[in-house]
Amino acid sequence: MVPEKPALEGLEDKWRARWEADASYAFDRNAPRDAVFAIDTPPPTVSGSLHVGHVFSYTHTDVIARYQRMRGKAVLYPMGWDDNGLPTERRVQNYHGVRCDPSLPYDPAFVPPATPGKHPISVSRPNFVELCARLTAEDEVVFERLWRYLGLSVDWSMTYATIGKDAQRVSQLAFLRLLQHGRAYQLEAPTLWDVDFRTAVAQAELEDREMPGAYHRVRFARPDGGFIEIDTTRPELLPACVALVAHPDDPRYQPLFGTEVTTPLFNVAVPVKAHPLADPDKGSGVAMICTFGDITDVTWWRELSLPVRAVIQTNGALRPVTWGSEGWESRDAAGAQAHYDQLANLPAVKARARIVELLRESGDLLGEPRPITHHVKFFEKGDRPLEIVTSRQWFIQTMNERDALLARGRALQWHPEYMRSRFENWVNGLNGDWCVSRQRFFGVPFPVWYRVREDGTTDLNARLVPDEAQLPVDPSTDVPAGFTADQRGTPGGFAGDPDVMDTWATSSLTPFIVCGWERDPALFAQTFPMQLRPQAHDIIRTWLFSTVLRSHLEMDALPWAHAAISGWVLDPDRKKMSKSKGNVVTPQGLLDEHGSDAVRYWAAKGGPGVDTAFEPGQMKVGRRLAIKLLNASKFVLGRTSPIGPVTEPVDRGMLADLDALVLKVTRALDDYDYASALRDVEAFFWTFCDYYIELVKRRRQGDDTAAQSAVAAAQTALSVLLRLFAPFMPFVTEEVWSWWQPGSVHRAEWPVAATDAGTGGAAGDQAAFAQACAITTRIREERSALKLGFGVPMHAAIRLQPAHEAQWTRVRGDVLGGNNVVGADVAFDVAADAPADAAIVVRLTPVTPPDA
RNA sequence: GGGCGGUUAGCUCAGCGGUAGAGCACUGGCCUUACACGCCGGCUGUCACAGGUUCGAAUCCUGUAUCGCCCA
Repeated sequence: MVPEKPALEGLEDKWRARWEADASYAFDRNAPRDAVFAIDTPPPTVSGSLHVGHVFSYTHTDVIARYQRMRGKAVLYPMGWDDNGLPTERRVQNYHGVRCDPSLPYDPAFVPPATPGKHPISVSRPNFVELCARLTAEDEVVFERLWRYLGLSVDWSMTYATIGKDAQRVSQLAFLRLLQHGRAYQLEAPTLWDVDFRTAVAQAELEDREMPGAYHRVRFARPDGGFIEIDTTRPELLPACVALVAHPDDPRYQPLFGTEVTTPLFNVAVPVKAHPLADPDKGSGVAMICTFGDITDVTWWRELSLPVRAVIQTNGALRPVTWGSEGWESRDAAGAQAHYDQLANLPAVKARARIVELLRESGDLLGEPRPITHHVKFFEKGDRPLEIVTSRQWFIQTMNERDALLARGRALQWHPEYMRSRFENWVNGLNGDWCVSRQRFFGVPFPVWYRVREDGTTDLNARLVPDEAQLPVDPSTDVPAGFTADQRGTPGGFAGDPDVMDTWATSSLTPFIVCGWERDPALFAQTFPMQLRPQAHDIIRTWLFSTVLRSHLEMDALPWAHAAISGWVLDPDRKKMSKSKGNVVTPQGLLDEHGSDAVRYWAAKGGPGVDTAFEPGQMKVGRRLAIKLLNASKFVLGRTSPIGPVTEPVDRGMLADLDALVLKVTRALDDYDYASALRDVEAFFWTFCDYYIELVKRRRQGDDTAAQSAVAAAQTALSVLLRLFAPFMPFVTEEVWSWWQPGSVHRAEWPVAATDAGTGGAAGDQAAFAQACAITTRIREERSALKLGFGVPMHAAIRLQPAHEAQWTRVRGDVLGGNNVVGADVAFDVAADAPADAAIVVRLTPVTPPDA
């Protein structure tokens, strides 16, 4: 039933409710494996807010999902929430004004204040985790509502959360398997460390930031009474200096290799070493190696077998040191102590200022510090530069899998192809195994306990692990087999591993979580490996990489066949849209203003990998397109009988064009090129409206066979076009489909060329239709030149090439009728070699002069 | 410093070896019983620059500039 005045308003609410009630997007558990199309949806971080970039990239995935569903695939399209991890902790801290103190006991009566106070309230770890869980649950409701409003065809019954029970089970189980196979190990080692969050971080979470700094030239005493000068940006690490280093080929320092020099202030004897990583052009060409100022220090320390003298503590301040004790030998322990005591317990930046004064007083600082700008490594979520702190952490092997991972990257089909190089860059640049332990609270705990020795110390080599069937466990509350709860932390008892996993250690397992690994073997066999990983390019090094790694290690397989990489949404200044720049538009407001189909239209025009400008103008175009669909459909469906075979050349030509369109669009979507698919469908649709419909609308009013042909052709075309548009504009197409077809357009069969549009339309018909359109354009130009509206009947003098006479005869009626031309004199006297723009000549004269 | 991508109409982009395209914007006209949230016209370009390959280059190759991203 066609409404009198069709409108877009309310379609989102109407159809999302229907789709939910009908379980329109439920995954078919009985589908054979080769009919399954499984999508590894990116779980958005729920503690952040959704922004336009999300709407953009999730639309791309939904287009593919809807297309594959119409192709008859059983589409597994789940949604996940990434609630696990630091962003949530931070949000909870700010939202409630609390902070986690794991030493406190659980307070079952705790209620957070209505508004956060000035000073954070300390709460126990279980209380803190409770608050995290509660807040994320609220956020998830809002996210789901938005996704449904946008029209994502997700099977909401398969939703997961990265802090959820099953994600914890999978994370812990996969970890235990790695542990069994020696692929995960615990090691005391220098680790990248954020001093504010007080946790280890991984290489993938680093970012370089440009910072002001200064080179300080400091002199070290040589045994011969002379000095050697070094430049350093971190003079506060002087007490941690274990050697000097220069390039082996540097003639200036070759004589000193193998000798010892003495540090200023602390009088420590340190060797001068040679190493190719020392840059002769940087500063004086010789550097001090400290444990540890940066990653290069770690390399030097390891490769040159140097001792450790660590001064930076986990909170970023210099730790107290007793000079003269083992490892802290000095030629003047008392003097060293006197200097050092002025630095102990100061944060690095303050210690730097103080030591500069001390060096200046002692005469060991040469000249003044020279300001420079340099790149400093930060935790991507951090506020202060990373330090390197030696601590015991869990690692997953990656370095010895690099070649295998590169091969996996080559086997994966990337869209666009060039994104593969991001992956290869990253793998080639890896400099250590993946550190997966975090000294945080809201995450998946390591399923490990340790025996406590009789002296009360923890024996980290005496690990206790749960049975796989017990998972998930929380070692801070659960008890290992053979122990009782009251033995926790007591001599002869046990202690739980206090750390939680890197959030990527869980996210990297999304294919396992979604496909029911070790939970639902039938589902796993049916769906893993998956078909598609959609994601943005900024997390290739983290999410994509780590997922490939985990699947490689656990399943010896790629987790998916395809990776479709979305670009970013840029603001009009070509900058990435982000909250901090204050240029973010809220998605719900956008959807309310333009309508979901319109916003999806804009999003779908941004092709794979292409950064796309945020452009409301395109959304307005999309909205107009949706309205046009309503109106054109109303018109087509305004006459559905009498109906007969498609016999007329214009009808047959249009359907033959449509046939070609179906082929082209199908090929594009198979190749994940949804943007060009949409462009082609859209272009066809406008031609269909502005030429085809205009040409045949009067013929269609009759009841002869010519009219019946038009009625049939228009309906066929509408049916095909609605289905071609359906993945892009699910609401308006579903609305129109419901006017005249049973079931959902989203469960309808994708059009097949030569079947749906197939009238056997010959090339001759296509040429005839094209000719009719070309002549129509000429007539319209003439009419415009005369400034006379369509309502004024015209007489036409038309000249064509002789070869087009037969064609003209076939389209004559439609061309005249479709242009309100009531009579025509036609001559076929245009030269056969006339250029295209002169091949058709039209002159119009009003049948009734305008003045009369 | 290394890698990747972009540079086409005022704007957003398509085209990627055969006569420069679309939409928006701008502009002139039109009540045409689907749509005035519409329809019909029109204007707009040394395809970043310089070489090269080719009968022919926006398109392929080399280099330069410039913007962005990723990694050091």
